[in-house]
Amino acid sequence: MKIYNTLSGQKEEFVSLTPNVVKMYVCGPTVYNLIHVGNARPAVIFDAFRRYLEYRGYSVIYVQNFTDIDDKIIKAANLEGVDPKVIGDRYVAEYFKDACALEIRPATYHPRTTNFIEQIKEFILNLEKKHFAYQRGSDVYFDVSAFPSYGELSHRNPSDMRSGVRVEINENKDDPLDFVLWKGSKVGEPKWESPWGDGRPGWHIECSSMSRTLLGDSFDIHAGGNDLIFPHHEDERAQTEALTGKKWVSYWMHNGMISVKEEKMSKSTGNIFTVREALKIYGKNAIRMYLFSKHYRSPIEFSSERMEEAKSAYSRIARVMEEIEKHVGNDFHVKEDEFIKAQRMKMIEVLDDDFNTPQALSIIFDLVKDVISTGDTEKMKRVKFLVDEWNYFFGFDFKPDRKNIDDLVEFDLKLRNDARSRKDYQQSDEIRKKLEELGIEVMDLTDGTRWRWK
RNA sequence: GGCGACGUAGCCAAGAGGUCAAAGGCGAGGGUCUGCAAAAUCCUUAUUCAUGGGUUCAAAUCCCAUCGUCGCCUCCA
Repeated sequence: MKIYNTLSGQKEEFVSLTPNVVKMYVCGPTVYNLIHVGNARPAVIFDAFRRYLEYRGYSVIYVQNFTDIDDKIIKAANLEGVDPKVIGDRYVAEYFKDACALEIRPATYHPRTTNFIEQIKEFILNLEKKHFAYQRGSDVYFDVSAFPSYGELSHRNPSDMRSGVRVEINENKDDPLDFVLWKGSKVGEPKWESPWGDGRPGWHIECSSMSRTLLGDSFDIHAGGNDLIFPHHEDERAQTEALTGKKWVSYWMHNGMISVKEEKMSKSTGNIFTVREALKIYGKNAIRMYLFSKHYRSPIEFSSERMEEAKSAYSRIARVMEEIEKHVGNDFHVKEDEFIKAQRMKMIEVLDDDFNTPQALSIIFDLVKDVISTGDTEKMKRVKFLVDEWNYFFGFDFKPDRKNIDDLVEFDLKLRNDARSRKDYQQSDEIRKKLEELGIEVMDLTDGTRWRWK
């Protein structure tokens, strides 16, 4: 299997640190409001990739964090006059609602920053001992100059960055590239006791500390949006490798951004489309199809045209799957013949190549193309078998949406009552009998007709 | 200004030296089917891969330049 590694800038053969086990850390959302479609991309893609790894025989330890202490959370809390924890708890819960609706599987661990304060403090303390950190007032900073390979991940040159650096507001730092590990508390902010005075963790330290606690000093894959490469991941890497002296992450995977009208979808620009809205309008299958239909590293445009297109593409597969089920049912055995092996090999070949989901989808479209019209039930079974097998990582739901069943029953009852008013009791009784067969009990009361499930 | 990515049919999108006169999806047009509609199905829709040079027996794929778009350099998935 090959994975594009941001660190080397090329595709590399994937070899896990421990045979058959993959340890993976994905940067999760800062919980101060509902997640948007841009946030959903890494969540869906890397969860699907993790499932693919499982499909390929790995057991995967998957960590996705929540940043539940940060300026925006504090701001939101102050605005509402509640404790930041209330905001964090609320939006963690909301996140799970969206993730679940998107068919994203929960991670093995979902650590939250505020539960790791002790580990974070210890981390910083050890950096200080090793002279990678210095204190200014109640703040503690990481000394970038002490870490020679700083800039390697984001392919930047520290001295270039210093010369092009924007006006630095913080006079405390020795070097504009240095970043904060621990922030001294200000009035009205949540704080924790520490050797440097009351304060809270800086942004980058949490991922280092939590991943180290849960996955160890070194692990296989670190993933997130490519807007995190610098400074977030660069800084995480610096502080972690400075502390342990070991190579931290083997493979860095970064997804491309989602844009709206040629501008990045971002909470700060405000051009966001929440997952909740998207779910309501297009449904989870269309969203997943949309995300899989372009390679995860490329930027992707979000628009109603794209979403409708994805929805149509999804429906094409779903319809065929439904049709096959009508022909051959659900309960059948398929012999693993050459056809199945060949198709499976094709699928593995493209997904093993840096998770090429667009190509993977084209294999399904090819399979689905004319199975029904040929009337070949053996072929239908094999196609369904394969698509179901691959659905382990695609996570589509091919079951038709039956939410409108109430309306459907009401409509049947209307037809029946039309028949009754014509005194066409043969017709009306036939409808009632059919509904009864389907488990629906019809009752003609003096004030109208009612129905209920038997 | 620095760094990086990208530019493939009406639209979306794979392909990364020969098997490419370039997958797949959406859309559009035509045929079959059909009481009508939908679905399904068949056919058509890039002699060409932003532009200009170069390397090579061979380039959409490698190199250089130009134009254009996006991202990062500040919080961001």
